[in-house]
Formats: sequence, structure tokens, C-alpha cells
Amino acid sequence: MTATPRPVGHHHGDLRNALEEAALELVAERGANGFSLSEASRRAGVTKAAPYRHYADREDLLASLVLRCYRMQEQRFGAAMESASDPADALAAFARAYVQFAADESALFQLTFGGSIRKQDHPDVQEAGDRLLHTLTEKPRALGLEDERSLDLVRNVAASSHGFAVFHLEGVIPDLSSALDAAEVAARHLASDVS
Amino acid sequence: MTATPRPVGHHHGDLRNALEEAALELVAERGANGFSLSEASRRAGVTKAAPYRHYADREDLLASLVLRCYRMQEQRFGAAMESASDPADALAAFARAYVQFAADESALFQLTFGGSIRKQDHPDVQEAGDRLLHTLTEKPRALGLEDERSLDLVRNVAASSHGFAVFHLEGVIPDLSSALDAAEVAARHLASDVS
DNA sequence: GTCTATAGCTGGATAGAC
DNA sequence: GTCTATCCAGCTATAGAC
Repeated sequence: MTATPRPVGHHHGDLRNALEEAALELVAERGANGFSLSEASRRAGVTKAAPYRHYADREDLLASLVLRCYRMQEQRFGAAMESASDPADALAAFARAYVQFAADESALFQLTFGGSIRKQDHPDVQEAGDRLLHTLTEKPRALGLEDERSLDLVRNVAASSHGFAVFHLEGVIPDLSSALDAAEVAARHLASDVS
Repeated sequence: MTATPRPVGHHHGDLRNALEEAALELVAERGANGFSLSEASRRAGVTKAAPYRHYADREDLLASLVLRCYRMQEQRFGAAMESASDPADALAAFARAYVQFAADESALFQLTFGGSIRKQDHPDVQEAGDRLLHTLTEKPRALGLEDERSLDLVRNVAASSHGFAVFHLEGVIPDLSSALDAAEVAARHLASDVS
């Protein structure tokens, strides 16, 4: 969104990236469904045959973006929790980072969770999602939580935060600060749970 | 889903309904994007010109389904909270009903929140969503909460529950009972909030 | 690794008969 | 209120030249 995809003429070193950026533009403009290989190729400055050198088909490009989403989340959420010194703070930071990510990367987020791709058909995507969850449990675990408890909490905080993120994007909670705060409050409550 | 849409030949009394049922079938089979007027018409046993007697265009049919979703939610969530005798119980019941609804009516739910329609373009949809939220605040209000507090709580519980609903549908929390329980726990925590 | 060209299909929407 | 017929646009995907 910030990186201008240069008005290219012929060949760039990185068509994959140009196509994926164009795809995100399309999703941002037209909604989760508004993506087409043809239009993305047009915007990347290549013909619509070119993508097939890099992707098996249309879905494959989308799947690549979903993977990118998981990778970015792993990085951002990990960074957000890094400096926390107890599980509650870690989960609070995670919740805020979750909502913030959805706001910052709304196209990617919508694409990942808008049902645009059938994740069952892409084992690597499915697996990346699982791995993300497990990676994120490491921090709270390192801060003293049991394995299973940490996994449960991370999953529940993620779920709850997801709802606040969606409600923010949908305009039900228009104010980002409110959404961030609400997600954090919910996360801290879940973290204090003793059941 | 339970009502077989009869193998019709010509004219039914209720093409609108037949088309909308077919649309939900399509969403269930192919994902939130898998809907097309052509295919829905085919399944309803009419030509693809017929829908235009009932809908301005493709989006109009989808919008009608989103309205149906809001109407059903209003009814189901209202019923769920009915017998509650204090705000916490009401919100707990609301949370469970929210997740249960998503599970029962997953096609309708995905369609409503999967970005299939641009709600901005349909003022009636936007308004129905707002009204739903306000209607739902009545019960907790009747049980003693202040107006603003009730609205905030209902919105936050809805958001949190939404996340659990989505995570259940996405397979992150595969077990429905777990999702229901987790949503309820989160709701009760939010309800006990004093900030 | 990208281009041109093309095949083949599906979908949205309209006009006019019944 | 549905049908037939038709138009046009857009998309996915492949073949073969450069």
C-alpha cells in the first residue's frame, strides 16, 4: 500500500512480488472477491500469461499470500510479546498486535480469513497456520505457563482478538483505539482465568 | 439445508426463497465467493433471466440474505437471553447463541461476514445491523445495566464471540462444545468488568 | 521469462414473446 | 412472472514464438 509498484514496462526482477502487491490492491479496492489474475497481471504490467511461470493457477497465488500473512503474523506477534515479562502482559500485547495487524494489513487479513481460498486444498497453508499457533505459545510457556495451558490461552486470546479485529474492520467498532483496548481487556481477563 | 428445494419444473409460488436457498447451498459447497446468479437460477429450476423480476441485480440477492441473517440473529439471540435473570447470564447465553448460530447457519454467517457484499452500498443492510445491536442491548438494560454500558458490553461480547465462531468454522477450535464454552467464559469475564 | 494469440467457458444483464 | 434468445464482458488456461 505504501510501496508504489512502479509503472514498469517489461520485465522486473520480481514478478511474483509485483503480482501479489497488485492482488492486495485489488482486494483493498473491490473486496475479498475482487481479485482476478487478469487484472493483477495488467497492473503488474505483464500479460495474463506471465503469472503461469510462477504459479500453478489462480488459487496458488492466493495461497502464497495467505502464507505471507501467517509469516508476517508470526513475526509481528512474536516481536510484540518479546519484551513481556509475564504471561498476562505477553497475551495483552499479543491481543493488541492482532488487532493492529488487521488494521495495518486489512487486505491481507481479509483475504486470509474471508474464505477466498479453500485451505483444505493447500496442506502447506494448513500447516503454516498450525505452526503459527504453536510458535506463539512459546513465549507464554517460557514465562511459566504449562504447555497445554499456554496453547489454550493463545488460541482463545487469538479468537477473541480476531473478533475485535473483524468488528473494527466492519465498522462496528470504528475507533481503532477502542478496539485495541477492548481486545486487551478481554485478553487480560482470559489470562487471569483459573478454571 | 433441511428443506429439499423440490425438483420443480416451471413456476413456484416463491422464487425468491428458492433462489436464496440455492445461493446458500452454493456458498456451503464452494465458499463465500462461489455464488453466481446463473447457477442459483439453474438450481432453482428457472432461467437466469427470472431473478431479475425479484432483484435489481446480483448484489441485491446477496443483500437480501444478509438481511435475513440479521433477522434470524435478532430472533435467536433474543430468545436465548429471554429467560436470563441477570446481565451476566444474559450475556453468557448471548455468547453461546452467537457461536451456535454460526455453526447452524454457517453459509449465511460466512456470507454475511465474508465480505461478499459491500454493505456501504446497501443502507438498509447497514441500518439493520445497527438496529440489531441496539435491540440486543435491551435485555441487559432491562436487567439493570445503564444504557451505554449495556451497548458496550453487548458489542464487546458479540465481538469476542464472533472470534470464537470464526475460529470454530475455520477449524482452529474444531470442537463445538469447546468453542461454546470458551465464548461463554470470555463473555462472563467481560460482564464482570468494572472499569 | 515474457509475449502474442487464442480457445473455451461462465456470468451478468437486456429485449421481447407468451 | 417466466421463457427464449442474445449480447457482451471477463476470466482461466494453453500453445508456440522470441
